Amino acid sequence: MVKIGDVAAAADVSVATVSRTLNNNSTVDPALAERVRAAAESLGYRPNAVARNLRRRRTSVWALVITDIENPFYTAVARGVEDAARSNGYSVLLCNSDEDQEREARYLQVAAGEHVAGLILAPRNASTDVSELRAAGIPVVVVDRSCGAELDTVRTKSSEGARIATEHLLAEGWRRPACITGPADAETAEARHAGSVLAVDAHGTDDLTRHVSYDSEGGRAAAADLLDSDARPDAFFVANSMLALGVLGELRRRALRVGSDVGLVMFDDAPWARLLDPAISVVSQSAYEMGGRAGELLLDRLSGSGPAEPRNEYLPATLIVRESSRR
Amino acid sequence: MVKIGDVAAAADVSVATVSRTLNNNSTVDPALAERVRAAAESLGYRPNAVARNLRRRRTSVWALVITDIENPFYTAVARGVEDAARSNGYSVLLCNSDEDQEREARYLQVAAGEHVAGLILAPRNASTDVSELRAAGIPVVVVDRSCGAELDTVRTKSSEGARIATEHLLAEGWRRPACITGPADAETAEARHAGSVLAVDAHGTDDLTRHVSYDSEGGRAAAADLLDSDARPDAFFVANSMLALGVLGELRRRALRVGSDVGLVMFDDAPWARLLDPAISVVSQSAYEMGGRAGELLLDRLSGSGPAEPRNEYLPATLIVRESSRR
DNA sequence: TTGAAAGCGCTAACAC
DNA sequence: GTGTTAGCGCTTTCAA
Repeated sequence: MVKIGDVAAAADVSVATVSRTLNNNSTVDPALAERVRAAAESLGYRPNAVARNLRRRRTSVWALVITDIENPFYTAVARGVEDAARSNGYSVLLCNSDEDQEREARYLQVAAGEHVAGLILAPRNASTDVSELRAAGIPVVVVDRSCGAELDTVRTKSSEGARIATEHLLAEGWRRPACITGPADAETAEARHAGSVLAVDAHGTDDLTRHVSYDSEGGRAAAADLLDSDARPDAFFVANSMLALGVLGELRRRALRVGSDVGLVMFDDAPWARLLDPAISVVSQSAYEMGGRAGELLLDRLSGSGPAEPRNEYLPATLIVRESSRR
Repeated sequence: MVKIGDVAAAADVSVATVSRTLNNNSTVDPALAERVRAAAESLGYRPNAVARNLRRRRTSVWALVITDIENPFYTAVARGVEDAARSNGYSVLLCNSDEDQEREARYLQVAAGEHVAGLILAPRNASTDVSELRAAGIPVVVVDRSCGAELDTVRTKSSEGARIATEHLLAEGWRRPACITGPADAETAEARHAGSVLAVDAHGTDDLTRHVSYDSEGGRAAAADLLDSDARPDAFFVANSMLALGVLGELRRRALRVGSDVGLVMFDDAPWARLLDPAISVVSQSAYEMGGRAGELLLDRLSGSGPAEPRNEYLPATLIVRESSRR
């Protein structure tokens, strides 16, 4: 391994000069700078980022803590974050918490220990503890859900999206829409439930809700349970695309045709939604943009710009009516 | 920030003893160890991983360089890698190259500079240069595609999968299957093309192939082009699920029904494949397992176990016949 | 403008 | 079994 001293010797200057030129800091004599660059080049010198990080007491990596990269929503968020990071010289550490409080806590510790420059977090719930990060001076921005602490947050207008979707179902003439949503203590799950209930209440129909884990098996089980119950729904508002995968599978198994036998709207405009026949009506949220925006907020904190008080932003949720919600 | 010296002072021992107990290295007197732990706990001590990394001259992070985390295949690979990493005390740095040679090279440099413990790479093509990593003693394992260098590699039997899928199409009575695949210089694209051609040649029909970028727009364009051409195909073998999204969209736009008007098999068992009506026949590959296996190979290198020569492994590609390929 | 030198916080010889 | 101490490779005062 060739180190800074080797370059200095080859260029016949001090290590300080090498450091300065390579970081194009203060003014270095152009002639010397040229010698340094040539020496570095010919020796194949690569600065050791670990040493630099230690000395500078900061790194150029962000940690991204989400529940599951296989959830297409978070996949897009991650891509948005990564693009923002890369174009500003940062790399991103990917952490899947799997909605597991303990694993999430461990990742937060790792992030603190690694002295990441910043952290973007989709917290398990409001009880997620980021105090250690804060104490270490590591800025954190929250996405998708919110966190107890006073932090920059960017979310989708989940409740509103759910309300509009359910109202739409009702307006189309479906009489008994059910809400299939995530765990009651997951903020998005509850917000979408609340929005849906708002519409249902206004309409004077029953609240048919199932809270299940945010995956396709959860969706399948909820759909089966609802369809076998006495209070059988005739339409579904499904709180995300993974749940919908299970719901649609179960409907298909029962030969129930969406858009005629039952109505359906799901949250998240998955790429396959318009491919199904009938095409699935969705509430679309801007996942990639959410990641990008979180990156921007983080950059603001990193550069010290931005307001003192935490920013709380909402991205729109847009109903896209296709066929599955029509009668 | 509380550091190791503070803990040592509080426990009235030397920093060496603190280090030893916290790394449960050599034997430390249980009583002292207890004092150290108590002190560390009460001071809220968190070891500085950066300092440790510098001193140990190795880190506990892996870099994962793929083309695009939004490609569901790589999403699953990433999850497999992350799980393997986490359960062995490593974190993973996520790098999207977007099939861009230059961006890939930059990420390899970052990985080298950060002194990652190891790297898992889906290379742009065989010309990807990992010599700097090798020189730095960083083990790299290659996934999905291969790399010029002599490296551990884990791939899917792409060619065989493609051949079987195309043979199946032919056996079902489709007369003119076309192959829609990725860029000619992407190894998987070429392997799947080659496999498909093998079947087509044996059957004595024309080779109808389109090389396009590995995304849904590429698939859409290729399908449109083929359907408008003089040599109109009556079936499609599509080399991955992102391409298939575009192909299926185009078919739908033209009101062409899969499984009756045209036959179709796609590579990758996307979660939505069985939801379409008719359900899509697929060649399934084990993406999650590929990531996990890559992790295992990397761990072997890291621990020095494993054979001296590079391992070259293939995971099976399995045809799952559903409805889209039937007449 | 340049160089000497003091650390960043930790681990691992080495000595006791 | 425990402590002292010399670095890991770099950046950054501080002097010159």
